[in-house]
Amino acid sequence: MKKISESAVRRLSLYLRLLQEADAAGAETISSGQLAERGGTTSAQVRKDLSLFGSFGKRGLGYSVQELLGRIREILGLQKTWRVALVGAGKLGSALFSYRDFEARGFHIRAVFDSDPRKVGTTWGGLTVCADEEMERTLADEQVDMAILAVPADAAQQVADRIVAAGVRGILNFAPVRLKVPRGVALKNVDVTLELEGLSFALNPR
Amino acid sequence: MKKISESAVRRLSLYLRLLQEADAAGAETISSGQLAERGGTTSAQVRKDLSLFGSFGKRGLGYSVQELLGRIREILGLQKTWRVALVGAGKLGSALFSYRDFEARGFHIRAVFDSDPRKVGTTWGGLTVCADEEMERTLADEQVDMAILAVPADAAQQVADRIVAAGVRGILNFAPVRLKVPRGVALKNVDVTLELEGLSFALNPR
DNA sequence: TCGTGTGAACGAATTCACAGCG
DNA sequence: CGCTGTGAATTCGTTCACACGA
Repeated sequence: MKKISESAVRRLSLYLRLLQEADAAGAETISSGQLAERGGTTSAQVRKDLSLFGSFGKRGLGYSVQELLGRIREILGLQKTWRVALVGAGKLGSALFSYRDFEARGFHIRAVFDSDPRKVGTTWGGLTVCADEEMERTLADEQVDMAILAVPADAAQQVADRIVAAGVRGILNFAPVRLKVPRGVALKNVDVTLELEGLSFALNPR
Repeated sequence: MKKISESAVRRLSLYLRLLQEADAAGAETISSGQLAERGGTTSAQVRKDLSLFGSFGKRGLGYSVQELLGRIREILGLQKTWRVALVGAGKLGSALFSYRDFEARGFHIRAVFDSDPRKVGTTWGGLTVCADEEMERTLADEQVDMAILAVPADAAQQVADRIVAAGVRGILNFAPVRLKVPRGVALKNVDVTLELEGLSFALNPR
């Protein structure tokens, strides 16, 4: 199979959201041009992206919203419910936990961990915050697929090593560090400072 | 001047962080190879990135950590203190507000807004949460340069329009929508669902 | 000698442009 | 006619490889 660029995957995710909106608005069918306009790309880009995975459209007509929704879900692996752990129950962890949109999209939080004894044992929406030490066992028991890391920068690599050793294959890292993970482990970073600095660069007169 | 790619700017941000770490560890000098290794790129990439802005290194020696720190700060526009507004005082807004690392890096939060009357008037670390309606005035009074949008998806575009009209030139958007902003306004998006879907794609057997 | 700075080569991603089908 | 699907052309970003200076 062809190599799929990361940006193509991001755009597919975006198309998925646009399709859901179109669906909610009652659209039966949508063209690459419409998707492009709403997504801030070009129609050629949309068609190229989709053609990496097959021919889903009808010439002269566009794409069936329903069918394309299904296809993209399939491509992205969103039919299954992913089992997610949240590591770090601080302010950010709490904000992420209560962002219930994840659930709606098939990312089910099965466990929350924290190293602070005062947080351990408290209940978050039906889930008990586990101690650090139970991480390995719980990750295995719950068959966690991916983890969201919302821990301080200086703990992030250690935690990452442990969850990878426990069999977790995907990490979404919010700590401002560049984690080292073995090949075969998928890693995404969300780095707010970096984004702000990007804005700074853009606004900086040059 | 040459065109600078977004990825180059992201890497500069990253180098900046690596340099701060090297500095904290007492390094006087650093080579492109060392930066590359710690940043997960190649030495050629590091040199190309830096050479977009000048010749900062010494052949046979590497770069002076101090000097390069200064240069990159200058390039990214981080000498000045940026005036930032936080729009949306929910869980996420609160998490972002209390992430005091921003201050340390020159992003100073001057105002917090929320539409919930129960939040308006409460004090956050010496800052009073302002009502929605005061946004225009306060943004101008405080000469806000950039805004962090942590509002629900369905409010995001409206809010964006208002803050742009009020003269804000940069937006960091956390809502899962593709905002339309006029040319000349810098926009960055943080979209957690999209990142999770990226992980889903990567982990999905194909 | 070592590591930078950079043109040249390469590869990846986007855009063009059009044939073909509904 | 309208819109897809796709090779070809182009643009953009990365990697190579080496001359040069400290």
